[in-house]
Amino acid sequence: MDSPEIRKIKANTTSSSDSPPVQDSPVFSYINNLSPIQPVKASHLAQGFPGLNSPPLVFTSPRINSHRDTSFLKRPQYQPLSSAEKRKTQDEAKKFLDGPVDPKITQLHMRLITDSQDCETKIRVESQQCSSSEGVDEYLADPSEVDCVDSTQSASPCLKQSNNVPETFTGSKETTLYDNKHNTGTDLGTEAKAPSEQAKEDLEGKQTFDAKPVKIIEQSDGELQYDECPNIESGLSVNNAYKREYRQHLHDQDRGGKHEDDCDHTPQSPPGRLQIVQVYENSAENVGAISKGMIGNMILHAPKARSEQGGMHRRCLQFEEAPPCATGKRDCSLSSIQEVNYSEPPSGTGESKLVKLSYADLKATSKRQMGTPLPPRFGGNSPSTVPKPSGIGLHLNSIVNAAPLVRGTTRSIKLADHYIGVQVMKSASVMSSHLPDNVRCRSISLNMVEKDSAGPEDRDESETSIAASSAVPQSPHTVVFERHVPTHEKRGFDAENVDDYEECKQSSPKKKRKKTSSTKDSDGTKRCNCKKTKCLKLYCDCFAAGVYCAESCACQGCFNITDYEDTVLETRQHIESRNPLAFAPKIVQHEEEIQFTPSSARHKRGCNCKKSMCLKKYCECYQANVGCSSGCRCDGCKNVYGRKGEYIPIEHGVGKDNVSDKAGKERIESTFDEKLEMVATKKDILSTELYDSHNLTPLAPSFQCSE
DNA sequence: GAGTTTGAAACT
DNA sequence: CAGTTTCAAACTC
Repeated sequence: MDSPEIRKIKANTTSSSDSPPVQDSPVFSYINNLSPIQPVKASHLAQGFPGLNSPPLVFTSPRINSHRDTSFLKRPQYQPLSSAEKRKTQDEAKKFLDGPVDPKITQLHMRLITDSQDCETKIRVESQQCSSSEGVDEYLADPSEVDCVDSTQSASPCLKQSNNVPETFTGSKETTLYDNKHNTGTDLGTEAKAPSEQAKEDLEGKQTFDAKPVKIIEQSDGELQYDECPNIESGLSVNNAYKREYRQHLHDQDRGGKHEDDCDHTPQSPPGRLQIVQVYENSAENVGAISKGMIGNMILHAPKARSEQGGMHRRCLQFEEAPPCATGKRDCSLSSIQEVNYSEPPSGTGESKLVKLSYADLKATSKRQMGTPLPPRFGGNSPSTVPKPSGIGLHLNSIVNAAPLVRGTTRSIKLADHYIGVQVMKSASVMSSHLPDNVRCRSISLNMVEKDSAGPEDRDESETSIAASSAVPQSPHTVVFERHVPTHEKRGFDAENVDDYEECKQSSPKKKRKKTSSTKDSDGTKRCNCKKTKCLKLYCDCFAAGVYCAESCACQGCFNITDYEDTVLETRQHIESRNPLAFAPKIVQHEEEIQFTPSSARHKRGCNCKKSMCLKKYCECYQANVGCSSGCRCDGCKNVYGRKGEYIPIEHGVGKDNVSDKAGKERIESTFDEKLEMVATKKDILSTELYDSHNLTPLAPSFQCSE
């Protein structure tokens, strides 16, 4: 009664790691005899894909072959180096934190972040695979490419850990959300008993909040098992090395014109997002190959393989993501994770799922997708400040219209994932090829949500992430570090540029863009030149402005980068603990005089100039183009924007007729300056507004209304 | 580009 | 809170 495939699957699910290889099993031999299909190798993963309609392609996928290809596994050039060094540098950063920060915790946290991106990466890979013109079936048939949770082929370090407990995985089937929901008689769902949704919620809730990564395993009897990934640190330590190695591998192969078989299928699988980078380059055609027919295939053949991925999918999304920037100066901003709760379409079970997304990521993504520079501000207390997601759930339901999915898309969620992934990549293909891979990947998450709700029928390439991010509620009390430099200006994250973390760290300022006399980029964003503070003190303009250092910064030993997001945030908190207004906007504007804008703006703390007479940029007031105020302690103030204690609103200042005396002339001059400044400032404001409207980002904190 | 000046930030 | 030191930007040559 069972088809050979089913039997094969069953054989797989009942085998244990202690058992002889599946290939040696009687069942497998039997299957081999029956089927003309030559399995490349009896990967349990392939077995995890029981689709009766699976084309032979499934079994002959070169991907599977490549999976076995360990030619690029030599990791000589990368070695333990990166993680060790990173740890070291992180320790260094800790020295800058005299606050009550537990270095261990931080370090672990960072590693967790690093790990999470691997997992998330995998998710993206699966999306990418869907878009591949190779066909969905192949992809589906080779879950190893995406299955972070696989017990024997795990690419994720934490999952590798799980190999230490093979019993846990043996004979078990890892569950996914959609797995149970979309079980049909044609897939493995008939074999897997759907556990109670509540049980899943419980377990996954644990995943969500536990520090340790966990995996949910559905035993063959339908029972859920919760398993922690032990010793995640060790696994993570080497992971970055793998990443870079793999990136190099991709790069090398890329140059050789090979794409299809690049995907990592090895146990030391490098991050899939690297693969996605690669695919992006061809995404246009890949996407073009996607048709509803293919989607249909996905429906038909997305059984267990997908379900196994799904568990990881979810798990990975629950991690904070902090993709390691090969350059050290990461291109993406991420402060933390937004927990996203999106509901299944009406056609589904109604179960609500939790996915964690980084709002900053989303925002960054949207900005990139807009093809406009990312504003460097994280906003201080700006009203437009993006909130630092602190575990507050972001209900995408409130963002997206819950358009019903068409009946028949029974696997809507997962299918949508695929489809969305494709769409996103298509969008991404239009974007700059220099977009960091992690950003592209993140956009999948976002688009996934929105497009999910949009339904498969009317999905388009709209940049939904923009709407989503713009819809995120913002808190004026939270601050978030954002990326500093426009994506296109930063070093790309393509495979060509991925393996230069060390280089970046070690590069001298000379290697960076030649420093000019100005501390601003051509686009007006600040850049620093810190040498001793590692950009973790207010001496650093970038840090003080609440932005990550840019690629164009000439700082040395910079920690003000997304790689050290935690360090940055901790340092920031420490500074704020001493001075809550340390990151508050320095320039405030009196509300009642806002119509006269520039002239009414003042430096909040005032300056303390002694020699410059507030006529040079040493003076913070002057530098901010605002006049000095009574709060200033300057000596001999001659601030052209307004001297201390003599601020007079423009319209009250002078008239044509009262310029008879010297004071009046001086005032006129002063007012003229102010008017000039006002014009200039209005222009700046306008440009800022435009900038923000394009990028949906916070305004610069340097010019805000006071409370 | 090197050296100096300056004032904010950090420290004591 | 005041004095001192450190720091990086601004400035000068």
